[in-house]
Amino acid sequence: MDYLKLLNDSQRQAVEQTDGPVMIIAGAGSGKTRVLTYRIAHLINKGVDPFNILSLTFTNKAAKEMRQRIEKVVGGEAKNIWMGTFHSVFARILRAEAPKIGYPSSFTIYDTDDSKTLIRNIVKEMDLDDKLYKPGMVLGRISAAKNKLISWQQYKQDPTIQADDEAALRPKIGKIYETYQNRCFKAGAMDFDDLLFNTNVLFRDHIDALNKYQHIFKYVMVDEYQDTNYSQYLITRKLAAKDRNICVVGDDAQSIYAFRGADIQNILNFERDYPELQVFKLEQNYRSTKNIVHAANSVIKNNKAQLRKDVYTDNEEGPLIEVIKANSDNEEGKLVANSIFEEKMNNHLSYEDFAILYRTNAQSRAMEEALRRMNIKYRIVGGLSFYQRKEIKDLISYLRLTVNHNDEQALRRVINYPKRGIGDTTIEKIIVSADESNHTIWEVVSNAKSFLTGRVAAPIEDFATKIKSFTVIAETNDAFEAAKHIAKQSGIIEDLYADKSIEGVARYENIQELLNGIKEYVDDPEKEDKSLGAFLQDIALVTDADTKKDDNGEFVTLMTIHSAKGLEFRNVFIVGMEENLFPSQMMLTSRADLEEERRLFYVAITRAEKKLTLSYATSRYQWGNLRACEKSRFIDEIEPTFLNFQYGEAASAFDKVLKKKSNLVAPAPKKVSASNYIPPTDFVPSDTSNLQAGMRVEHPKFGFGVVAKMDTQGNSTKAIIDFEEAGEKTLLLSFAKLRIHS
DNA sequence: AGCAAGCAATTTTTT
DNA sequence: ATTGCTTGCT
Repeated sequence: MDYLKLLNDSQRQAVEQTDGPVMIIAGAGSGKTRVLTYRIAHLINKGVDPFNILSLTFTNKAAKEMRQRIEKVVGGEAKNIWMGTFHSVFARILRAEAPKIGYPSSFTIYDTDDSKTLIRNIVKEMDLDDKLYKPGMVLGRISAAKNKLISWQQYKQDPTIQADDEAALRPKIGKIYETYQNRCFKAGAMDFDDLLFNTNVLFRDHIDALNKYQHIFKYVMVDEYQDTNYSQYLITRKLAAKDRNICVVGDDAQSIYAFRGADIQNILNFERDYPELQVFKLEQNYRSTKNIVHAANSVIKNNKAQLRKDVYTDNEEGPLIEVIKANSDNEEGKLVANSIFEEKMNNHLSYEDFAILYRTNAQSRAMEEALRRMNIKYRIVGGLSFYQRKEIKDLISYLRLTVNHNDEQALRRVINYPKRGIGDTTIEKIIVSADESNHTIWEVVSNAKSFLTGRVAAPIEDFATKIKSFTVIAETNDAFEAAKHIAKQSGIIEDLYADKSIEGVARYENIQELLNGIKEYVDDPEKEDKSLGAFLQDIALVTDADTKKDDNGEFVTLMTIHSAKGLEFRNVFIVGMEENLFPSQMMLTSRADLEEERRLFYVAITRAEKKLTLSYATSRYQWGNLRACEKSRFIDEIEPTFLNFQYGEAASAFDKVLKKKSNLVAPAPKKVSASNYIPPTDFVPSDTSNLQAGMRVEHPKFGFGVVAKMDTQGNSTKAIIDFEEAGEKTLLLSFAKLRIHS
């Protein structure tokens, strides 16, 4: 196969420049994946051993697809390439090297839920205000620090960080970070960020290990380079230091993960690190129509952050971009579903050609309802994944505990599930004993009689014995046999089987599905290690976006814009084009945030091949009550010549119907609640530091009210407010959004 | 210790 | 609207 003939000039140059540092700036739809795959194939054809190639992608799915495409060119050898996400590749390496840095090889990977629960526990144990130290927020701070390779020791010493935390009235975050890290270490657990952080530690403190992997990875490639963080940047720099054969591919216009620590600076660092760098620009878009490409360009032009390319296309002009206006989120769903149906019929398309993209997962519900009503089949990517369901997490926790007895989060979860009479008080006692006697929690649990008095000790030891017996089984059996045994002997199967409710049956079926999944894993000839430990590591890093569904039939795809990155669809609908939703309210505080939001919009637009539709609603339900909405500024940033506004007759007809309906029903709501109040869209909270009793205020949810009393305790100030409609509420000033009207 | 009812918070995006 | 958490009762 002569793949070089399938490439344009700049693409081919990028493929043929196999040695030395290379940066490929790839505009949206410019054939980036094609270049990457052929470049790797080219390396192999030139005689490079696939075992010496490391290719880092953003998702597991991207890795899988790329491997398949390379296989088509070079054959089975492609299996030997080191390919995967940063997290999965370095988890694999850490698994081999963990003892060097003091972790067991069987270390657990904590997911975000585990991390948050642990933080919640720590905050409680430290007697801190859980309103102030919210797990998500604290984890965010810790995560940001780790991505910059700031250890807890450095965190606590850094005056700037400390000043920031104190200014935010959260001075104890450093201490929480310390405790969190120690607890993870004792539990033999790493969170997502630790996988990268500890890889850096490994390469920093163990030159032999670094040398070994430098030697293995003679060629390093990084996709989506604009979305890497400092921690990732440093790993690649260290690995490539010896041979300097590193190739990164990225597009600054598509950087949408700054909130997670991604740093455009990495691109600049790259130029500095490798002065002999060769840069290739891919600027021709092969994916989209002229209208779509031009519209996207007109949007991104609004960003101050400078662009280095000029994306163009030779494709047809195509239809204009449709803009749909709806009166409510439900109507938006209806109009979109209708439009999909008509478009499919008129152009003889498949539902596979359509995607609905939204900013937040919560928006999927209205779309789903409308599609279901029209009998249009759909598939949701992302959202809560299979592995986040309670029953699945329960069984997984047993599996984790079997492999790693110190896994604190897993132990807490299942020590009393199914019920064995070990209550919260007892669990607290166990933790305290472990702390005081300097033993691990597992040591206390497995010798409960020497630590705890009374009859609580017996069931605890029984539990420990059971887990130990599971470990024996797991050591001599594959993951499937072990999991089957554990599911039965733990009592989970029995417990769920007893529940005959609809949800109970569904839970039971989910457990079966998990077991089937493990069976599939064990039967997969490409998986070398069939142990329970290997399986657990595999699933810890799998996202819902990666799990393949049984794709028998045609489905419309629904997902967030973030998960749509790297994908393309013939027809794309971007819904919820409203101020405070997209751009998100949280992103309006700084220019940098707004620009990231705009890049997100750019990514969304450029997913479309032939036709793009934008929609917005003038009102929308949020937290159970109605809010007024306003058209997104982003719509106005597209040059009007590319747009076709649809709200002529169709929408006004709906208006009439709605008005008529509301007159007929005269819906004076029965319950007088906060829901009558629709906040103005321009609501901006006032500075409340001087708030006093007697002042009149407005709250985005509760409406108007008068401050009855102020209550200051230590650092936190509460206001007791008498709302006209919602009644009396006590609000924490540091959080409440209030507008003062006096 | 275990359960049910009532209440508050939640929603930005993901490995 | 949903979910998990606290509270109070058995």
